[in-house]
Amino acid sequence: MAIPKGVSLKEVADKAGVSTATVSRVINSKTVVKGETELRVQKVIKQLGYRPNRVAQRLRTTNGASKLIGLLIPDIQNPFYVDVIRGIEQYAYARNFAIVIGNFSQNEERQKFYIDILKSESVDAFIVAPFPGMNDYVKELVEEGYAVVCIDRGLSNMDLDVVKVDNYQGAFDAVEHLVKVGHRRIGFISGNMQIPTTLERVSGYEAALTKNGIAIDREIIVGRNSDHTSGVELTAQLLDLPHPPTAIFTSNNLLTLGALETIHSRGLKIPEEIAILGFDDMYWSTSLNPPLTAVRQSGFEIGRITIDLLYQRIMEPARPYVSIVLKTELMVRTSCGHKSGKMKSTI
Amino acid sequence: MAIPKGVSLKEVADKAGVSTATVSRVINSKTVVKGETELRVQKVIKQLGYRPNRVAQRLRTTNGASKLIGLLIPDIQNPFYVDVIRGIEQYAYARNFAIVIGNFSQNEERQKFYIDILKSESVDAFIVAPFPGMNDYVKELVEEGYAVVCIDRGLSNMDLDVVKVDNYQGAFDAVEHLVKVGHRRIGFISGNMQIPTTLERVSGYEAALTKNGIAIDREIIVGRNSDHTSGVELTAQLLDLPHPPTAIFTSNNLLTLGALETIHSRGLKIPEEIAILGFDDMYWSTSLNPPLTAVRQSGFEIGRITIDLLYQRIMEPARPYVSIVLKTELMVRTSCGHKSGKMKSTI
DNA sequence: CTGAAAGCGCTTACAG
DNA sequence: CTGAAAGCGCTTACAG
Repeated sequence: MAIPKGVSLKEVADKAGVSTATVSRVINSKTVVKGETELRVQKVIKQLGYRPNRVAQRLRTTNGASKLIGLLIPDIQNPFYVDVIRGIEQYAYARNFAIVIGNFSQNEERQKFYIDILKSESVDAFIVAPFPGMNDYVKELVEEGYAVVCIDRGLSNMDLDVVKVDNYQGAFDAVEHLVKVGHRRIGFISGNMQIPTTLERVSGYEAALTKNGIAIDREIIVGRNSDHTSGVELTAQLLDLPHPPTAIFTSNNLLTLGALETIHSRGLKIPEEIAILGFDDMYWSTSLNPPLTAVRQSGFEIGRITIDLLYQRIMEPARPYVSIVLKTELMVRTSCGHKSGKMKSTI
Repeated sequence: MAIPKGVSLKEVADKAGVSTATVSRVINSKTVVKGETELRVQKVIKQLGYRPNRVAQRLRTTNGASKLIGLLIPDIQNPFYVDVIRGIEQYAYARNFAIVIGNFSQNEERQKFYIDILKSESVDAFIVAPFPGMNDYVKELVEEGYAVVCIDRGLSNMDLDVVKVDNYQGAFDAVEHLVKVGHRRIGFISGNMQIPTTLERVSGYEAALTKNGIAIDREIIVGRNSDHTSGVELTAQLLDLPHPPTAIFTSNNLLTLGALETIHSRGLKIPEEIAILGFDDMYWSTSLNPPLTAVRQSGFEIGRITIDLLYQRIMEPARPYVSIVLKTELMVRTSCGHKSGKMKSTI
């Protein structure tokens, strides 16, 4: 299995009658090269179909020129993260960055494992949705000099560039909608309570209730993991209560899908017998029956902005940290009641 | 942004009082090292927390030791491929391979673009679902010495390791089921007809019809792209026919979701007014209303086997090519009629 | 069983 | 503006 290394810098240099240093210079175009020389080299590069070996470049450079980004995704089965990946990918490759991906399946050990591997791949940046318990580990990354941008949530132990959504407001709007449509007993399936994002959504939920004069009943706020199974089981638990909710607000995609499974398997009618509103919209929310009313956060946009931030961080390592908070959008369809249309969330 | 290169081989060698060659040997454990020496080196490695720099390793070696796999995914929004990715990832990292991913969004140019980038990343293997028109490009990869395994479909111009599913039989079983449940006018939304997988599914569809004495009506076999939008639009087209089908068989996930959108938006009852059966099962097929009857192909399993094949190919480049064809499973739920349970597809 | 040395394909001071 | 040379962190013949 002899994989050809392809045309090398040296071959280009020889053919163009210059030194490798010069060829390198025209490629990286940081230093000035005489127009005539440059043209000649460019021509040879084209002729030979030369493409720099990124591995060699990476080995040689120690700054942000390695052009490799490590992407740590909590759960690739969650359509929201798929959108984030798409956004990141599109804009990363456009900037000549490649992406190494690690899907850690909401598991702390695997997140560590991947970080270590990606380090030995000499990535020069990390994009990570930090898992509870990983605060110190991620902080270390920053201290070691990696560019890192957090998505979906930040770190509890330091400031950092983070791109997220206004979870509080998103949840608030959702619950207000439910109230407006007539519900007063609204269950909440919250997801993993260790994750800041979850807590923000809980706050939004509580605030909306309080504002509308509805008492908070801890019995109908249930949380375990942010996965499909939890959605299935916690919905059953809610429904089995002596005094069950008339509406359920689910804290993410996976939970929503799980909840729907339980609801349908019991033959309950949506929204007449039970209303449902989910955090996270999906491109196929309208393929559900009835179409799902959902809090939309644009993963694609988050991905785009993340690459932007990362790029700026690499270019100017000392720039102050920023936290970008995108607004959510409530997509009103028919799983909660009868109104239809969409309302922007307002802050 | 000075990213620390970490502890180097040299530092380990110095501290252990041996040459770098020896340390390298104990790491790669291909050649014999004296037990005592090995122990000493191991200890220092542990002490210093040494981890080999994979980039340097990659630059140096030219065979299958680069430990990097390029993964070319047609469409990461398709849950089937998400499962494939999960399978690949899990088993790749277990074998100490890292994955660079390129999601080319069913676009030929982007597939080429990614292949080129991944080459310059010195991957030693490619996993690819070849897009129509890419036959020669992929063949070249093989000729250049890369290990490549195809998923979902092979190449038309050469044999190769391929891991796929019995599409003919899967479609056949699906259509037979529809017939058994009472349908005789079954529409087919086929997806991209340039893709061999599509053609196999069309054959299965036609064979089942013919076997059951139903004439093939080209008017209700419609195909364009294998995406959501096509599903939405072609379903409308089918439904608008003077003599519309009573059942629709969709050729993949995305098409199914698109079809559902149209069906629900028209307020049609499933399965009474229109039955639907989809190729590709999803873990949330039971969250649909009614639960979807679907042809299940295990993406996760495909991923697992792919890594296996790749590994063997790297170890023994000259071994004969194999084509692994997995069976599908018809998951009978309630979107087609009243029977319930599941039947294995049989060949 | 082990070491000295070359080299993978680049980039980057250092001279000129 | 350009070249000669060192070196990134490894692995691998070649000797011994």
